[in-house]
Amino acid sequence: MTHFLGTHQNKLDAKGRVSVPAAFRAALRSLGEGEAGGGLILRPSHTHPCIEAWPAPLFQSLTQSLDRLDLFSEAHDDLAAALYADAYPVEADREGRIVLPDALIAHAGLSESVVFMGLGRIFQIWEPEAAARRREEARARARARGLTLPGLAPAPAATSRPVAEGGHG
Amino acid sequence: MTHFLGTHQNKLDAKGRVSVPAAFRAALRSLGEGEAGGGLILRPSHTHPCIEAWPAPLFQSLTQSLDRLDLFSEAHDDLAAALYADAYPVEADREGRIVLPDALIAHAGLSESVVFMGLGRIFQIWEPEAAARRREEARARARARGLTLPGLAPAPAATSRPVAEGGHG
DNA sequence: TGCCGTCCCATAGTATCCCATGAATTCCCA
DNA sequence: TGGGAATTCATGGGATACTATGGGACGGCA
Repeated sequence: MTHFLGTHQNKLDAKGRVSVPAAFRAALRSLGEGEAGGGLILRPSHTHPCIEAWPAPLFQSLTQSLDRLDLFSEAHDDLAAALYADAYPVEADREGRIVLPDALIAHAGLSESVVFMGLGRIFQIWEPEAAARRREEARARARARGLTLPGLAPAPAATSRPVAEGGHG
Repeated sequence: MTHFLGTHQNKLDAKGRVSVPAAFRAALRSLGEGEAGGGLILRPSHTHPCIEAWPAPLFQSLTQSLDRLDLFSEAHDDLAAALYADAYPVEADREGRIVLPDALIAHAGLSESVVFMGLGRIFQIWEPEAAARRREEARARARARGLTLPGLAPAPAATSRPVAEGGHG
């Protein structure tokens, strides 16, 4: 799997650890076969009460574009602050768990259970109920947006042949 | 067969497994000869109480446009959450069975028996009675609409045969 | 020296793989 | 064209591997 898919719920223990879902671990491994693949960059989402998790390689490619900016420009300054200042690199232990920084736990309002929400190239970590609300909202907004993806209209004209059972043709 | 046709009923066992109908398995194989072909993406239908099953290659082509979107845009956020967060990749075991995630079983209200409904390029998984109702409804609406398919307009007499069903309750 | 963070080990529960069986279908040959 | 044999399909169950989670030990820093 090259993408983070699905929603998975795990428990945050007293030490602030959570198991990264096995499916996500597999995706991470496939992203970077070396050691960087296991790495993650955690940062607070700017738009939602949740933690954004970036695979290290993807985050690096993101910052490369930033590195091309003039070091003394305002643009660089702002972007750098927005991107780096709140970012925490984490690494999974041998059991595949990561430790969530307190600041991020607070930002996402996490308690005992947390859910990992796959968003394709990245994933997010949510408080379970907030995550459910968010999915609901995203669905509504995506629909309002007109589902601007080619082919997303489910099940087109194929219904013209509803049943073809026991064909003796 | 390159399309999913017909309606097939199989049993969901205690472990949450179902056999994918052999005809659908053949279609899947022909879609992607490599490894991706055997893969399926399951997601809850947003419009019906059923599970939508997408062949992995088709789902990928669907998401390619999404992957080109700016990761920080609202559009990406909403669409990614709507598309990916409820999507579960599954792979058939050597007997051709897949495991349905609990969340999707709940969404579709599945119990002992499930129905696979071919919709051409994708298929759906239904609770049997709900599936029957759905076919009924689709049939009625299609008829009301005059079964107008683009390109099918100059309909010869043959198309007037709307349904050839072997009725079983 | 005490506290905190990290690493490592242990375990229960669960999911995955694999083999086995009955039934139905298809194919082949008479 | 009919009968028989070999496949294929759908389903059940057991063994194995893995995941998730808890707790303890070690080392670093204050």
